[in-house]
Amino acid sequence: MKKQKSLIKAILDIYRISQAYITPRTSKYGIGRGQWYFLNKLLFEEDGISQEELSKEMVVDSAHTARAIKFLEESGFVYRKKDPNDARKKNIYVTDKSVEIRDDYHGLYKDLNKILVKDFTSEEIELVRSLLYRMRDNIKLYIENPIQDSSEL
Amino acid sequence: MKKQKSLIKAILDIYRISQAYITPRTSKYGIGRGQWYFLNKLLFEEDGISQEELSKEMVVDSAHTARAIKFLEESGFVYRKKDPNDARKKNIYVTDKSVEIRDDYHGLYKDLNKILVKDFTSEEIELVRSLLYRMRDNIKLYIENPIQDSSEL
DNA sequence: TAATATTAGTTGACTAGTCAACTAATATGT
DNA sequence: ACATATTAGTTGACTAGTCAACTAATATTA
Repeated sequence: MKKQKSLIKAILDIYRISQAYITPRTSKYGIGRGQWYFLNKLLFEEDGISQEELSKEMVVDSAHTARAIKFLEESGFVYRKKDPNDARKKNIYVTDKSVEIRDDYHGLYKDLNKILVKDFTSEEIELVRSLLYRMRDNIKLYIENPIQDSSEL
Repeated sequence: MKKQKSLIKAILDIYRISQAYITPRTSKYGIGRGQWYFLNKLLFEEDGISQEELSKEMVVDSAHTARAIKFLEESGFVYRKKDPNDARKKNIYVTDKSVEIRDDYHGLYKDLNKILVKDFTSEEIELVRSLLYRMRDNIKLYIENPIQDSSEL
């Protein structure tokens, strides 16, 4: 019996419980738990990027991105425009409808964040953020470079 | 445009990339990405618990647990036994087939863990573990006590 | 230029996970 | 005891997400 609680277990739990937090709060806009993070990315980080770039950023399969963006387009939250320099690419932009809910949407993330780091000092918040992104980069790098094997660990 | 990278984004990414790491490694046993964490729990933390307890521990819907355990049972990794004190409950136990793969299975998690915390000091590892479990407890408590509202944040 | 390889996106088939409705068993309150 | 409420588990219908096969466009190389 292993006593040490695993890091991946905590990640799994936070992921699922956070989904349960977010889903009812975005569903009032008709946005499901498979779409909210795309709109979040487009609203608060960058829009005008292609589906392929979006898939890489969100670390999801491009098939899922295609369907999620199609849904968001049909619901009027985003529109797609062919890239003038590359006819394969479809760049995605947020619509006025999305901009209208931006503040409310942003509040949702701030609230979730506050719940997650309840009773954390500001040092602890910055620490966990930096450690989490290091973990993310570590596993991402590993997956993208399958040359490595476990003997190198 | 928000510049501060969100905690939940890191969690989402680590979750998905870790799934991509684990899935091909458990599929050699015929175990899919929806089942490995149940077997992990049963092998290394506790077996003999009911599906309901398992669902709560894993923070997944009991319907998913029912199907995942049914699959693991049909594949010979676990068996279910009616609780002698409560005919509603079905307690789940690992089989010899599971015990046989235990070490290999454990190595998989140790390897994933090592990848995640590559270049971390042992202090950083313990720190992120403790901060993650505090985050988990915070969001879990919030979800389980819907009395609270965002004004209390 | 033509042949080939790579990239962006879509679709179909599949697994993962949720939600709601249900059955059966237990607990509770009278 | 009986009526009611709660708990454990199952099933059906649905959404989320992956993988493989495909089309079309671009890049590469001869």
